[in-house]
Amino acid sequence: MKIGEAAEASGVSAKMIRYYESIGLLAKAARRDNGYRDYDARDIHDLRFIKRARTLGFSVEEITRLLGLWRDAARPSREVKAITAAHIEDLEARIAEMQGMVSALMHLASHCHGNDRPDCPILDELGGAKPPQGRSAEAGRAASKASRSPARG
Amino acid sequence: MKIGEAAEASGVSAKMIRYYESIGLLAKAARRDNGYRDYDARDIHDLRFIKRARTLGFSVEEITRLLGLWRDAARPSREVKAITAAHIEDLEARIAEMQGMVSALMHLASHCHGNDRPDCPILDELGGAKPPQGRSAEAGRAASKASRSPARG
DNA sequence: GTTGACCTTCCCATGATGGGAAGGTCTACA
DNA sequence: TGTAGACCTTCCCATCATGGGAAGGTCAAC
Repeated sequence: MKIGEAAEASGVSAKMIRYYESIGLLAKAARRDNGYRDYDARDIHDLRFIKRARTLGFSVEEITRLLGLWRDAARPSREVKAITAAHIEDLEARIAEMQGMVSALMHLASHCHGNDRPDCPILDELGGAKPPQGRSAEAGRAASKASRSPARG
Repeated sequence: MKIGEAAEASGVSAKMIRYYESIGLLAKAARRDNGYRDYDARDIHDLRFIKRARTLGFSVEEITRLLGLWRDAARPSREVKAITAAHIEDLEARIAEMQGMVSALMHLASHCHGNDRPDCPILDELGGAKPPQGRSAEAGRAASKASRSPARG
């Protein structure tokens, strides 16, 4: 199988297949005489594994470990579960952070008339105006990494 | 005010202040005779505005527009609200996506014993096994060539 | 006159992905 | 036999916001 067919069969783009190979997530593909990469059923399996794991939000680094465990017949399922639990925790933290943003934004937006006039509590908040009453700045201080979700492109 | 003080006063790192200037989000800072950037109260205001907007998850591109509206006394609040609404929608879409991942992962994890044994529904799912019926010998088979991957750790 | 805390610009890295150029290879078809 | 075009190859660039760090200038305190 050439890379285009492997891409088709796995749902992973040819570009990404080469990338995964380059970073060592995927074993180096066999080569034909003409230099083209050649894939077999096992490679397709790995690509599908990677694809599914990416869809579940696992990072490439986590997938490297999961794939290693998958190949290890003597793996303790404990390790798989630990990786998954950590990932869930990470997702939940990011969800909570974003939900804090949404709450704050909805609150502000609900008080903005959204008409021709310039007065707007959203800008008031951003500009640091004294808020009318209860401060609503609890949106979560770390905008740091709340934004990275994989399958969104 | 020098850049370090401006950073302190605004919560935006000196590195990011220079970056915001370089991409045009922030006006070019005044310079002292020695070449150092010099900031006044207005600059600090803008930096704080940016900081708050980042905390609410707005992208730099959105902040550019918000800051422009803030400076425009004749702005229609409609525009501010529209930017905010679009941002909320984006956040909600990402939250929903991640929540889907969490649901799937929790479901899988709840069926994983997490012990010394190798059988694990999480890997079964990633490996593409038929979900809850028989075939558990199938998954372990590939471990025969466990050492193929260069990626370790 | 040295130390050390600043400041400057410039380059590099991140993570996962896509775009695209320049050039090689193979197949189908006139 | 020639050629079109659908593939493949490698290499470089861009994203988005952020930090790290090098090499070198400036200034105040001791």
